[in-house]
Amino acid sequence: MGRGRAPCCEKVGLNRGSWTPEEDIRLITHIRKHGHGNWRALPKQAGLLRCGKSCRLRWINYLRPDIKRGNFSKEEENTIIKLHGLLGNKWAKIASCLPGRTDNEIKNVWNTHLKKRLNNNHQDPSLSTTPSSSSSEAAPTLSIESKCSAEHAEDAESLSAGRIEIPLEEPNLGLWDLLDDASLDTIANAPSNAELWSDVVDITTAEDSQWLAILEEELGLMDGSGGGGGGSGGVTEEEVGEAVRGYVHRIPSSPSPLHFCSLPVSKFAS
DNA sequence: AATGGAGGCAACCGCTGTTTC
DNA sequence: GGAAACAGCGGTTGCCTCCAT
Repeated sequence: MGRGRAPCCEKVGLNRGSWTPEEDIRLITHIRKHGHGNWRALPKQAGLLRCGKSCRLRWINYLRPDIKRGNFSKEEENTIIKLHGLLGNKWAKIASCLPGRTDNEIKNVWNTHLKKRLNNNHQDPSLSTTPSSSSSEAAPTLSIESKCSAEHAEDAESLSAGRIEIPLEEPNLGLWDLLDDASLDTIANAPSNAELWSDVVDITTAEDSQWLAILEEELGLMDGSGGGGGGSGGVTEEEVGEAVRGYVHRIPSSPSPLHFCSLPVSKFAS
């Protein structure tokens, strides 16, 4: 509260703006290997000229393996509308009820699509669950804890009228919490968590390690102590490029289950 | 085909809440 | 108990793409 905080990082000499594919891969590789215990220290450890905040944001909103890309379904949009009616602009809370969606993404969708739609359809009672339909920014009247409890969800007419399916047993433990608290290895070793992910494809561990090796070599991440990595013997330049390109589309979160994560291919065009 | 405007999205900024010393 | 450090959240902005003219 009002304690003048030191800036999260030295702002001089740090990259800003859009992330490059190389930065993305550095970040992914580092988190994959070491997790993200300390965001502040991560950029230095990963060799990134970014502040920890920026790395965290990039990972949370874009690079995380369980991100669900693509358009929001009708059900997801309805869920957002209804939850926003209850929670207000608590994007993180809303996001915790929509596995695979980020608070930033939901916020963007709300501001660009749903708010307008609600304005247009404000007469439609099925979409106006907010107690203050005239001002969507009004503070909610229910407590956060109660909003995500099964008890209140069942009681709330606005929710029961819809088809919101939210894991309610542990309102404060969402998918995000799982990911934040557990190391990637822990996640990888928890088969049940894999069920949370959709659009999962399998590749072999050999492939997994192969492209990782390629990436490391490509980016000069090999420190030598790792045994010099399988080297690119027999791997053509084209194949390396394809591996790097493919990596971003199927970011491995574990040795077995992989999740699609779409990074604009155009970024690799150059 | 070129240009301007609108919309969408990724990223940054500043504040708050929590944890640690 | 207080201060500092850190992570997280929400608001805002700027850039890029698409579409209409």
